[in-house]
Amino acid sequence: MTKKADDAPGNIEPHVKLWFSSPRAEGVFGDGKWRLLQAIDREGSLRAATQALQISYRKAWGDLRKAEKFLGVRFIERRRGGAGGGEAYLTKDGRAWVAAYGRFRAKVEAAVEREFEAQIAGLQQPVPKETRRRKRTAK
Amino acid sequence: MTKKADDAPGNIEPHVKLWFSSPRAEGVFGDGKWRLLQAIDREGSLRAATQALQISYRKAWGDLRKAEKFLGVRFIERRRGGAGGGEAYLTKDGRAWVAAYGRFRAKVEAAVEREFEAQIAGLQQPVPKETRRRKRTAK
DNA sequence: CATCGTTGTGTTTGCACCAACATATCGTAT
DNA sequence: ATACGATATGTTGGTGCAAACACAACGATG
Repeated sequence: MTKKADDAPGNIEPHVKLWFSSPRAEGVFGDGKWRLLQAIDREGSLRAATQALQISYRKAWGDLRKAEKFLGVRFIERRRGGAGGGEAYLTKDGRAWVAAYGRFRAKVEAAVEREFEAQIAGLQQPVPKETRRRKRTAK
Repeated sequence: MTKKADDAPGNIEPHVKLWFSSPRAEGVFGDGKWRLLQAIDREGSLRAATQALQISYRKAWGDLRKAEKFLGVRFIERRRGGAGGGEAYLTKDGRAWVAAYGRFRAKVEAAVEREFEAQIAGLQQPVPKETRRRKRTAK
């Protein structure tokens, strides 16, 4: 129940975005692709994953292709046609990357929270002693 | 002289983007504003700072306004007119934020490097054998 | 062998963001 | 009192990326 002045000028929170780049391409892996792979693992198909994540199939497909191309890793195995029209599931490498990136991200996020408290939180005005902008004037 | 296969599909490096948000606005502070404040401190004016950083004055001005508004902090003191047309310099609060954010950023970046080595670097493929794309029945 | 749902891929539309432009205001120095 | 250079702010145009749209290929299964 944190219920402490939510509209004050202070009360900010840190955010972090992480991604990897190869010398030949920016953003070959990151939060988006990580979440996508997890969703594929859960849902059993790329299409279902994109629907679950509310992102466009077109982009997700392109992202995967890019990641696999520039990392030289096959993340998912795909099958067209067949029962259900097709499917997609994580390879062993895919699972390894998901797990490793999850650990990486968790550690970094922990550092963000910790250092935010240590370095930034102290700057927040404790009590801005009421905005001194007595602007008055009727009507 | 690190000369170890620079065009291989591996050899990726981590990137991080950090920013703070208030409940009422996204991105009220981050690397961009941090660099801007430093530049203002160095250059002595907002205009000179934007020229040094190669960013548009318009955007920098809007960014500063947004940050000061939603954080409730006065980062820079400005003076219009006068000798040289005007000037801008960091307030005490401004300097405190620059320093604190610098420490915050350095710590997080160190964690990124460390955890990248610990969690991700080991996944790199030695040689994934060239993408084999057999041309299909062309026309 | 027709159907169905998914993978795979090209094309177009929309939108968010930023650079660029335009102008007003300000205050000291001359 | 004029000029100058910087702050302050509205407006517009271009650009890149992502959503939306469209459609071909595939292959188990009935």
